[in-house]
Amino acid sequence: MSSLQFWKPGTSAPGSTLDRDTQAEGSLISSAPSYAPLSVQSQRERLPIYKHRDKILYCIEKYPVAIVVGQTGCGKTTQIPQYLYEAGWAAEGNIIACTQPRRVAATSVAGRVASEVGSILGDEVGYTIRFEDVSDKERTRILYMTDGMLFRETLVDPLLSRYSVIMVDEAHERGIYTDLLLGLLKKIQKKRPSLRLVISSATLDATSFLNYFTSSSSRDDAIIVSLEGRVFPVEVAYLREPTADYVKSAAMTAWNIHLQPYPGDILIFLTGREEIDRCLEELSELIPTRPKHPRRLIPLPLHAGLTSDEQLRVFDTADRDTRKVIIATNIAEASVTIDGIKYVIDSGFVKIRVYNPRTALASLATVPTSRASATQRAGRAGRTAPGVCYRLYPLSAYETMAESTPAEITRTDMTTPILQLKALGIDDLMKFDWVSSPPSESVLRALEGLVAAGMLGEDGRLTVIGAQVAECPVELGIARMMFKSKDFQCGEEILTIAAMTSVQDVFIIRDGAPGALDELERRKFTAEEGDHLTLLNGKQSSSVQSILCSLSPLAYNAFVRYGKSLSWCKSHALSFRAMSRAVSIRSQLKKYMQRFNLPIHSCEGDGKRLRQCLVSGYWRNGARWVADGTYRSVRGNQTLHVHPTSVMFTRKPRSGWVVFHEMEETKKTQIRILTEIEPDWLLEHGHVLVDKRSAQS
DNA sequence: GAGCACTGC
Repeated sequence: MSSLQFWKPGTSAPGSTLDRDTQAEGSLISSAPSYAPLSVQSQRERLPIYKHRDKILYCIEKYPVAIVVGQTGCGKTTQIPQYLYEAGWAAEGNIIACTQPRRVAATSVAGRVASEVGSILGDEVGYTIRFEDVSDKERTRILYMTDGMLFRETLVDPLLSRYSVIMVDEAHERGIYTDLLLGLLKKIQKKRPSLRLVISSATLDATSFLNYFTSSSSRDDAIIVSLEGRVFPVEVAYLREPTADYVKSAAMTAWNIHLQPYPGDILIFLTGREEIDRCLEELSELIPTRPKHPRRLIPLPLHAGLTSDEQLRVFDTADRDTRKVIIATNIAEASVTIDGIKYVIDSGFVKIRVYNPRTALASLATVPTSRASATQRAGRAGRTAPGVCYRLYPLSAYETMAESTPAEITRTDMTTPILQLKALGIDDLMKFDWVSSPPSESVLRALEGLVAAGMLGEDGRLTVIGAQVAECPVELGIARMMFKSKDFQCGEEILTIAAMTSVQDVFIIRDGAPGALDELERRKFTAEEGDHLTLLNGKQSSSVQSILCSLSPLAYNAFVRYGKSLSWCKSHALSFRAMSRAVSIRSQLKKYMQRFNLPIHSCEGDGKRLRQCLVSGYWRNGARWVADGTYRSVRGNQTLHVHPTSVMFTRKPRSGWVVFHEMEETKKTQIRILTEIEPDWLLEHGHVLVDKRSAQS
């Protein structure tokens, strides 16, 4: 059956039939919406948000917390800080801050606002993200920054005293740093009542933020300021019956839209690369069936695994007689905004990372989206003109969806965040006023791990090393290696490994035949001892052997030696973006080591010392090889499978033992980035946790 | 013998 029937709620008629054979009947709900052509409104005063200007300013003046509700694109991010600036909130050296969950948002918005204000970026208007501070200590009045960056600033200035107003944008996304920041800001405001908070959120979550910021005794703590809805309406249609294969249905729906005589690009939401590839195949089977169709359909994949060049293709303006259909992951829901999308096709599913504190396992689960997320996806069709969203599920399924996606803090490892809170002097975590509490199991487990690692004493108070590690922007185990590298004289190499394990998607393996070549490139750098290090017999190199970090065939040192070049990366299946980022991270971490007076020596090719140092960070991640080629975890005796990208995938460790960087549950429990070790080291360089257990047995 | 949602410091 090739027919997909959609209907629009609120109409008694069954709506339209999206059928490749019967589309000529033309009752498609997307047919010719009538709207006036847009005139370009460049004047700020003519933005829809402008008429709310006085109301916004009044509420911020009168209420400690203003929760601003407005759809993406209404101008709140660019305009509200400017209104505040004009109203004098940045007088006397004060700064108006606006936090963003993503780096791109912080940089691009700052650029736009700087030009609206008529200033050079980095002067009156600036931004701060990791590795980039484009602001002026004296002159910057409006500062855009990532929320993680402002959270970190509280370690240095606990009252955030430079700021008169802090606007937390996209708070409804509920990223972990947004949540942590909101908790801190509520606390700061008690000590510094003059600080004003603006929380920007989507409709559904506004009341939960209002409740969070409202005390039982007062109604004047917080207020919701509602800005007008979106500029362009988006019609929503649901499938009448559930579909067994939403990938195929998505392709068919896109094709049926394409057969309509109306222009506009299409955006499809699927969950991952595999589905995107399959959807591309389904579409390519449909495309030749109408070779003489006046308009050409151009399918474009969009997911984080693509190179930036490939990602940028979705922004190419299509020719007049073509139509783009962008097949994307959740990256297009908020991170990447494409104008000109008129039709959205929503599978209704998303992949999210879930953390199980009991087993310390992270897994990727495909789950139904939330209603808030479905609304956000639909909104992507109405950015520049009215649009239509086809949901590949029935209205009844929509009604069973959760209102919003659970906050990240409820499904993530809390070890690092809790160490940071401890460093801020927040000792009683059970009393901390969370926007959403992390599961108590997750807090307890984090505390236990921090005590075992020597970051907290048995009394739960921060140790000297704990205070220093809290400042380092790396995972706990990696930080521990950095500190222990003093004993093993291998700081140089540990820095590289710390940087390389902090970046993802170092390797770019293409689809099909080229992918096999990429694999070959990757294998060229294989190291005997495993993924973390490869000893390279370099003749001309000043040290006899150079360390290569081989998540892959990409070696950090080789990258540096070949002039950090893009073409070198391309020919070795490496991501230039990821490698360049590793270079930045390494230099940042180096500064931390210098500040803590940690020597940065090279182990001069002594892989044993280096691997012992690795054990001091990965002491909880030991595993033993068993005859069927799998491993058993030291903790929990779980069956572990080696990830296919590991150089240990094909070989047995001589000692029979490894440590690994991370463990993730897919269809099986897999371990990534492993290195062979001697089992004794786990006892010697591991920690109290291991010692205690062996003492008991 | 086989796999990769997305951010952030």
